[in-house]
Amino acid sequence: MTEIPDTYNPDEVEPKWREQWRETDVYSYTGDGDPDTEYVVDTPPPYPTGNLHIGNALGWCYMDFAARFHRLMGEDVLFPQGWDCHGLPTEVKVEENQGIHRTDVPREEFRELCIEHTESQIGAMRETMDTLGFSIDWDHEFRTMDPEYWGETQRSFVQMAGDDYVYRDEHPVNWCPRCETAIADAEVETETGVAGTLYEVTFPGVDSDEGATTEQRDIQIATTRPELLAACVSVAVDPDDERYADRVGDTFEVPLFGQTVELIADDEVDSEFGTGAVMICTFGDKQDVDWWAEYDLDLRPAVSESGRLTATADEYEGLTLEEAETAIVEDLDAAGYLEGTEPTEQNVGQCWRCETPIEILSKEQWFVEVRQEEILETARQVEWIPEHMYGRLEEWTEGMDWDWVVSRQRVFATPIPAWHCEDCGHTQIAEEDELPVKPTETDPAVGACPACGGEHWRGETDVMDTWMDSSISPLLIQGWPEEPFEPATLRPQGHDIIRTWAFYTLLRTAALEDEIPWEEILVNGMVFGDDGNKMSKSRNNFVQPETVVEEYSADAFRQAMALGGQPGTDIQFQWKEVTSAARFETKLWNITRFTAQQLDEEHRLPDPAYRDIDRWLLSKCSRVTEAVREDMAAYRFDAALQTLRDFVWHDLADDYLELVKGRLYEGRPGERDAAQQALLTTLSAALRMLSPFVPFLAEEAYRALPGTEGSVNAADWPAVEMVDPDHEAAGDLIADIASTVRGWKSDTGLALNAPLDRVEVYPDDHPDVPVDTYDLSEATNAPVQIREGVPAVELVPVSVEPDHSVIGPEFRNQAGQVVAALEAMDPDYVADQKAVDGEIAVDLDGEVAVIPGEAVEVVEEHRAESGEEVVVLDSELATILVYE
RNA sequence: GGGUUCGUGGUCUAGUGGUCAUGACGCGGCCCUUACAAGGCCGAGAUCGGCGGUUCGAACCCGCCCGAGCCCA
Repeated sequence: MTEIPDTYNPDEVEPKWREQWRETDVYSYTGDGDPDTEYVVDTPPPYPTGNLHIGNALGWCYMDFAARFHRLMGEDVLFPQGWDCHGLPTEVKVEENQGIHRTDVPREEFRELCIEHTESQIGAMRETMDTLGFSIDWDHEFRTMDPEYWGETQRSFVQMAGDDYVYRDEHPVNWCPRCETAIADAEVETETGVAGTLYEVTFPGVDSDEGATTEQRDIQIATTRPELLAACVSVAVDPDDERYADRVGDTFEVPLFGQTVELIADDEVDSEFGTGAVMICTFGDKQDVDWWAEYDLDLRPAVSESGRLTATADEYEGLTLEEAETAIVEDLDAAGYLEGTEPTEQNVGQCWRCETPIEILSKEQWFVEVRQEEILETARQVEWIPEHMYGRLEEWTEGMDWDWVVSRQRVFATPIPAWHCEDCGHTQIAEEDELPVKPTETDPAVGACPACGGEHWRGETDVMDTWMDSSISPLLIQGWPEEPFEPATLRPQGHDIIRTWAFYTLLRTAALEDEIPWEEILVNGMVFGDDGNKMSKSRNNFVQPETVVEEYSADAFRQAMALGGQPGTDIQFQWKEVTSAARFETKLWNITRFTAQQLDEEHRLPDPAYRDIDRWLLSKCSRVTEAVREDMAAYRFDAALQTLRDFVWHDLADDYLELVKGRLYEGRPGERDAAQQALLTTLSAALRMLSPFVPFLAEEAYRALPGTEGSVNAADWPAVEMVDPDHEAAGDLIADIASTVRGWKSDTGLALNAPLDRVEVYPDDHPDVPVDTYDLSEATNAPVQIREGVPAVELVPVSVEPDHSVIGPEFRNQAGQVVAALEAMDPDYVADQKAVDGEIAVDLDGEVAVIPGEAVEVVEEHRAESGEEVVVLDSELATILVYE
């Protein structure tokens, strides 16, 4: 007998194991095996916001389920954790906290402040990850702000520059005026339906026919952005627009600013919008950029880096765009150029970090070439789960029209390792062996300028897009560049960053290693609130993982995440799933407690004399083991956990335990041993298989169970060793009878252990092995006899059930008629025909159809003959006669 | 507007052609039976979004419509 606590208390158990696991190396990756047995997770490095939200937690649960499963399978699992430290939000936070602007202090000092701030944020998130039981190998932690990391980011930049992926050019780029930096297409979010005003503005004609009237010479353009008039370089109309058919080539004067622009015709103009004439500015939007390039228009940069008008705008210089709009509209009106206004809705590109509307500025920037075919080619070799997520990437990739602008005009990021020669303008990129390098602090190793021999270097102040850091994570976690690169096994991530993290990683691995970054990518969905809406504080449906742990347990939270739906779909957080998970924990604990109490180690036999129900349990367990293994390997965590819960609750607890209690309490030693052995084998297997989902409870229970050794984390996936269909069939019958009799006792108000005179069982189909009634007798507290033939009670055919899968293919389009006719017949008569002729003749409007007997099942009910003291129970698999 | 995913008892969810559609939570009833009342047993509750088609047979395949989410314009 082993004594273990009555109740399971996660508040004590979970912290205990968390503590202990930290001290042992249970999750450590050895990295010395062969690649075939390695399982490498390319974990997302989150931005250190200080808070791991529930959406993150879902992703990490999936990773942890997979990592723990593959460890049980004996694989060498690498589950690292990184932090994507660089970037604007931290700079902003530091500016806020310190009450400074980043230019107020030296560059390096500002970086230091950012590092300090980031470290405190990481601590809080690590805490949550530990609380939730994620089996992260903290020896493989990385932070993109560490020189060991960003030095490699620089190396990747240098190598890609060597392969002509990197270039420097002046090109229009998306620009966030608040962040004062270039941003990539992927960092622009489109806000739809923004209220705005459409202004109709007259552009006076310049040199058209002398005789024409003012109305004929002028043109009315429609614009939502009058503040960009200074940047206007052309006016465009639809070539099919009859209103302007003979005016293409005319020239006009831009009001207030005076530059002369020409009318061009282009298919892209929407003649339905406004007046059908639009002004082209450098630059209002991407369309302007296309036209500017296509028609070789002038460049009139009217917007500054901080979002104010430039000297191009004459007297309006220095106004913000908003101020300029008001002032210019007023002046247009005063001068008689404003023809009218109307409200309109527009789509506005915004910076994804700060939601400021972006501008398009032409600036000299660093770019990485996007080789679309190479990226798609690589992406196609990866297994996408779910498959359709590849479509997202494909659509994004094919729609890319600008290269990736990788330079940012910020501070807290990986420095671009380059210098500019002050004498000749030559740009020098660093050599690999001088990395990591801060070009603002150090001169290049090359010495004098290779182009002109000059010795005056200006270090590049631009830094890299943070995706340049994170998109080499699969390389870095495996020791790149010293170690030869092997694709990681799994990339888990959210679908919101397919166009960024997944896209850039594919690009970079293809460019640097000509390889796929990972074999599989598992894209997790979003987590919605309990009410089906997106979680938000204002909706009051916001749930923090820690809250669930406090109220229930980490194990319950993990189960709820697993059962929320199949990976890849969005899931709704459900408190009811947490409730049922907590109940399962109680159940599992009680099963463990009961088992531990029944086990005594002295009487363990090498080859126990298993009874039918023992073999039944072991056979079921074997099949569950295989089914769950398949589900886990396919990332079907919902199905795996569901199968395990059903098996434990219904087969193991409801059926098996109830059947062997008699044997465990009072059986002969050999009989007890068999039950003990079957129980131990099964429970041990179940705990191991459940450990990816409920690691804390599994550990506590596994260690409490006599006959197990060490941590469940170090255990093996159960062996599938006893699939035995014959005994499973016998066991199914036994379980069915026991539960039917138990149900009947419950219904009639009898005590479950009430003795019965005897029970006779007439199975519908006899199992191929003799049915062992020992446990059944104990469970029903009655002698049980398995009988051949039909019971000595009245058997009444009540209905016929045609087998559609036989009748359908045979009678094709007559099948419906046949079935209808059969069901209309007297069941008694059908039963007779089937018994006598082995087939049934059916009348179909005068035509006779002959149906094979096996295609028709006659449903019969047993009715006790009057006056006889017998209860007849029709169970799923047998007819049971109970004599009280 | 384009693409994509989805619509199954009150709620959430499983189920990609073959007899009475899975489970959970909730609800109603009965039961303290020596692991478990944080439990057991039983029950009610679904025209599988709508219409049409393919098929002997459709929750499942096809088309259209309605509704929702996500991605992109």
